[in-house]
Amino acid sequence: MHKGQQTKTAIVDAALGLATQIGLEGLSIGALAEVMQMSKSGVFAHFGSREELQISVIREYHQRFEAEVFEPAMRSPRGLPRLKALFANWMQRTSAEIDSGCLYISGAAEFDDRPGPVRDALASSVKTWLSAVHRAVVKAKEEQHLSADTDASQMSFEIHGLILALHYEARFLKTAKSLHRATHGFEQILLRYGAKP
Amino acid sequence: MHKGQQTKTAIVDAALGLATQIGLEGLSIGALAEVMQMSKSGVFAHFGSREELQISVIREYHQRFEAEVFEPAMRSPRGLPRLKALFANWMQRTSAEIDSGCLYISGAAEFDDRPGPVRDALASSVKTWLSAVHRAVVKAKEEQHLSADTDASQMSFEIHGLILALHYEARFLKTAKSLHRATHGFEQILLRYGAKP
DNA sequence: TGCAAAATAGCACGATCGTTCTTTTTTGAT
DNA sequence: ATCAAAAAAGAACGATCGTGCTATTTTGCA
Repeated sequence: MHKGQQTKTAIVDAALGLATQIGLEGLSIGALAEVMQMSKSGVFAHFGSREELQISVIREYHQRFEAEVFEPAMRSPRGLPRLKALFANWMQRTSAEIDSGCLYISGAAEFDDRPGPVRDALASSVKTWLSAVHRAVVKAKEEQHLSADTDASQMSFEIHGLILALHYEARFLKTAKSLHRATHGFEQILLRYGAKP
Repeated sequence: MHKGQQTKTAIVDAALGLATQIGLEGLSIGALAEVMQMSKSGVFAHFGSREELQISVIREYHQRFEAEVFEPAMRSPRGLPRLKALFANWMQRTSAEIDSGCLYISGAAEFDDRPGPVRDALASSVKTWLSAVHRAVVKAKEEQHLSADTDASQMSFEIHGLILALHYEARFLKTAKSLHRATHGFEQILLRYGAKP
């Protein structure tokens, strides 16, 4: 591996740290160079544009998200156990992000009407993840772990809402017991869609 | 009313329009001056600082939110009807904000770890609103429109999640049927907490 | 150990930012 | 109509932004 690649990896790592705290829009090459103890142009040269830097950060986040949330859950048996594992991992990561910030949430707010490749990369990553959740619900239904009239899209939507409320209330409002609220909400959803307890 | 006050009102109005689109952080005095066809210093003089401008925008948003969502719902009879009216108005406004943007959501993402008076103003407004929702749930329970073991905080949390998911999926992901998902989710929540249909 | 290539630094650019200070214009009460 | 006060404009400031261009340093293969 060439030196350049190592450096680029280190830069993206630092950039991800900055972006989760201050947002993708707040991420500046100057500040990043200072953190890296490099020159602005030295950092810049690895990406060619700020947009490309932002996209690299999104890709890195996506990769970590998959490794931390998606992949471990795939080792649970198909159906309800896997769906539970997905949610548990998702919630655990969201909890950790109460301190660090979640790029999928802050990014959505920043780019929700700013068309372009950054928004596209962000939306694509999020959609990949949400459709994985949706797929897990469908599988759980197929395995008859959920009632036959389960609306998978509806259930996914409600689960997504719990995660968003957890992030909002815990990170921004610092409301206590938010974690418990999300956990309990998920259990209620499972019951409503016919999961046996 | 003096000229200065009229102008300030007009500026705050324009600023709110800008802020809901590009965020409170993206709101710049230069861009605002251009929209207003005024000089930068002319705009600036009304506020004395950018922070004060941002806070003025938040206050205006708060006022409109109350007038549009809270106050009309207060004319519904106490208890379940009022809770339903609150949610209906909230959702209607959120739907409108799929085009314009919601300051309470974008602002939370921007200021979730940026302490200061702007964050304080934002959090204070949001808490005022969320506690109004919570109060409505408590009243509905007192009126025995909801089952006696209703956890009002839990129910409020879940309702908040529906709104957040609606905003996220409709505005950022442009997912179809999000409005229906939120509506249906609310009905399910009502059923689960023992409301008679 | 040389030497081309890759990586990084240095410097400058135009633009925009929030803010301050001074000057001009406009207002509204006498 | 007069005139002080209020409102708006104008110009400049230091800072920071992304980016381009040109050196300089560092790397890794021959």
